[in-house]
Amino acid sequence: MIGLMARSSGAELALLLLGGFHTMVDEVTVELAKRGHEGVRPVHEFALRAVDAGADTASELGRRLSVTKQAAAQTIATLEAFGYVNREPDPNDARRKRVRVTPRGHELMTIGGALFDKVRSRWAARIGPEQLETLETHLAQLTERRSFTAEDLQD
Amino acid sequence: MIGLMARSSGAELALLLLGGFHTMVDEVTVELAKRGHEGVRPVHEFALRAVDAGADTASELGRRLSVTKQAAAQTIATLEAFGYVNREPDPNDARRKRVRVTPRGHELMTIGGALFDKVRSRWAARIGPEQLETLETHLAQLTERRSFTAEDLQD
DNA sequence: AACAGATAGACAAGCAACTTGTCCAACCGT
DNA sequence: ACGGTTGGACAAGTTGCTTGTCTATCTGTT
Repeated sequence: MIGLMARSSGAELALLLLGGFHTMVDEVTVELAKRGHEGVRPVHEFALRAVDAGADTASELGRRLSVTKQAAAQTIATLEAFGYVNREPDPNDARRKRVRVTPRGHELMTIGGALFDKVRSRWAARIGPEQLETLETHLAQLTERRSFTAEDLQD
Repeated sequence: MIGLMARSSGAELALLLLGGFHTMVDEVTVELAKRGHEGVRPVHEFALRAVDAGADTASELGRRLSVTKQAAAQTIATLEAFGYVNREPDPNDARRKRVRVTPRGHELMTIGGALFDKVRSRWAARIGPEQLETLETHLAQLTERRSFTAEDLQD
């Protein structure tokens, strides 16, 4: 059966990883919309988190997310239009625009984080907290040289 | 430190999953290009596998990948242009076009599968074969009601 | 046999999130 | 003062999806 010959446990693993990701983000996205944050997509959530974690220029965000600085700038523009960040000139470097997370952006991250944590808690209840931590540890080991990309966060 | 307040272990888990996925597919995509399969993106590989596993119409592929039948049809058109599938009328249902994987498509899946398996083997060597199987079992449990989507396979 | 509803697919247009290309201003090291 | 690098703006293009609309075909019912 030629179909079976094409089976690949490696390809199936890739799909399991992707499925896991989308199981989480789809639920969070739907729920965020219900909580007054319509139109938020995974790339917004994760870009916002990266900004808040220190990637506060378009160039830096691009590096952090492994996309071009133009793509990062576009995401920042969208976040600004939504009211989640604002931009202001860097007093020490006139080339730069500093990106700041607004209170509304913090609200988004707080609600979003709680939603992600809720999904994670259900997963911990399902397979055991220690098993989940082991899964996370393993994934961290296996991906440790990779930065995450917004391109990967495509809806 | 407000940055730390926004930390979410659930959001970090989502990124670990995505990072794992892209660690695998990026390496496979690069290597496939070296082996004469340029321009192949993850959506192509996984759509081809779904066709080969039985989703041999655009409507069926759309269901299998959780995208619209139009999106599936566009992917099939791309696969056909690349020479990985061909389409022919269904003798029993004039509405339908049956999608067949070509020998070149089988070659892509064979090479791609081996590449995915190679990455998986390295991961097994890294964390232990039984640990990897446990990780896979857990992910399968946690995502079992979800079908994987080509939208998720965005490059 | 006729008909209504469902399904498959084609086509067009639009959207989101990226890319490349180009350009200019500002900074830094020599 | 100058050359190289960096940050960002802008435009245009690409990819992979979406929605909307339409037609042909199939199926079940009457």
